[in-house]
Amino acid sequence: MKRELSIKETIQRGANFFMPSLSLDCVIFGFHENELKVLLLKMKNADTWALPGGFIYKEEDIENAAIRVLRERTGLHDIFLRQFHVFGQPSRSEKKFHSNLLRKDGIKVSKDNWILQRFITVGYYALVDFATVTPEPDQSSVACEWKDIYSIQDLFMDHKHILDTALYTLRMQLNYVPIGHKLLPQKFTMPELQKLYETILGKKLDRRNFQRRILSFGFIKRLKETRKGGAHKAPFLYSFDLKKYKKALEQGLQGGW
Amino acid sequence: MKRELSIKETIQRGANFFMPSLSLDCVIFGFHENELKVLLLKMKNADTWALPGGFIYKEEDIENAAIRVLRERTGLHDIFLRQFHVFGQPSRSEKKFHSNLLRKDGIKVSKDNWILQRFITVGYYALVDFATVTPEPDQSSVACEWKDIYSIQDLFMDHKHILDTALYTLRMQLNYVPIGHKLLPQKFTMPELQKLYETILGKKLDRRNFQRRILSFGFIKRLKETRKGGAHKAPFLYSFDLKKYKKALEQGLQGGW
DNA sequence: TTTCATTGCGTCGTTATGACACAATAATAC
DNA sequence: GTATTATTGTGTCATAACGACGCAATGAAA
Repeated sequence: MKRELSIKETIQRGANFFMPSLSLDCVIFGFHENELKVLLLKMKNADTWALPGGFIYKEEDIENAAIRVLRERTGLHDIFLRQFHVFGQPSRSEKKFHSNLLRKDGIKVSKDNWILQRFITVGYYALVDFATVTPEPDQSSVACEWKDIYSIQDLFMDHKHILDTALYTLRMQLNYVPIGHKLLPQKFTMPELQKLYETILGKKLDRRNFQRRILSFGFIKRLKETRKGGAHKAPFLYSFDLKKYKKALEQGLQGGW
Repeated sequence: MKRELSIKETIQRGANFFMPSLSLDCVIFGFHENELKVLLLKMKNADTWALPGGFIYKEEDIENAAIRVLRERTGLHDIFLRQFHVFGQPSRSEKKFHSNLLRKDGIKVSKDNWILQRFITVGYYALVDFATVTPEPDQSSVACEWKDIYSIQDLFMDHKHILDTALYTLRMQLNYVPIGHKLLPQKFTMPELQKLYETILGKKLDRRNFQRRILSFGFIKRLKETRKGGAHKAPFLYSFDLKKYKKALEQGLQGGW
């Protein structure tokens, strides 16, 4: 396992060990307090937030590079992730952007430095259990925080577009991807699961019909415990029957939402 | 518009105007005689077939590069295409492959030539009207032909894997993508449309229930003509109401298949 | 002990779905 | 020119799924 490189090292010698013109960005989804959240980095010397990203070593599988970035930002080793799109418009790489940021950081970059090339970026989205994540900024950022999906206005470069595309993809793949198991803790309540679906879909669902339908799939089992402490009636806890869940997702859950 | 380059030019000077380490491959779907087909190239000096592909100019949008490749292979200018995956395993670029092929073609390549780098390839799938396509081989191939999806065993490098991924993606996006309008001629019969769905899904559907459901969406209108010439009762012709079709696809067609 | 929002469990009418029957039709065989 | 045959157009029927809603049970707070 390689240690994280300093910015200076990356700028000066990156061309030697990174793939040229290629980067990746991660949209890391989490679910907390009934909100769908994304892990963002606050950039040094700029009033902008950005998606966690990185470069790919010359002999590294892109997927592994994504796993590496995910590990560095969240501390997690076993993460569900899916590549969802490549962003390849020439206009997305504005040289001014980077050289200005780096100058503010006291780093001089020559005009032909590899970091100022045109970059293609591969987008990955990840589904993680909010509670187990320890957000960790990288070398070029001063903070790493969860942000509510619906509160995000602008991001660095084309990252807002990347985020929107990730969300669109997630919606389209809803019936093929283990959102419930990956975004919720082991034990969860029915209202929590429903809220998760509602925030991803961006619309309200009927409480009773949702429960009937989700249970009819047969991969969710009710436990004998309830979640006490809420302000009202204690809801039952549920958990996934992972074998059945996986099998159902392979075919795709039947029906729309 | 740039003319197609010769192989020699590409090898010798490609590094000057192409993005390094980046290529694209196209899975071009067509529908003919009740079979879902893909456009393949038979490679020079090798008993293999490959997907049409190409490189990306340094200032070119990847999407445009895909459009360019599609135009060169099919003669079509207005094509529906979707980027579906990036293939980035280091093992997919085997140097032997290319240098052997090129040697057989009488072209010598030095060990550090850019064409022997590791390559990442962006996969696009396209939906085209079979009847309007004029298959055209490229510089490195001797033939360009339609092949039945279900008859394809092996392909060049990892192209079979790319093809399988495209097909999987198409299935998953079935309710969001205008397969009918793009793969069929303007006027088509109900059995033709049904066969299209059946071959993509890889399973049989009930004739009468299919018709009821597809018509209930409301974006297919029956014409007053029938398709004569078949061995039996002449079926009605239908065509799409494109406005309604587009609108329905934006939401995703409701229900599964 | 009462209040109140939430949860668990149901009902009811409508719509969608899967399985199937039967008549109409166009080319072909006789 | 008539019969044959495979295919298409239309409809039925029982069942399952779906959307909208009612109401009692619960647990914390008033």
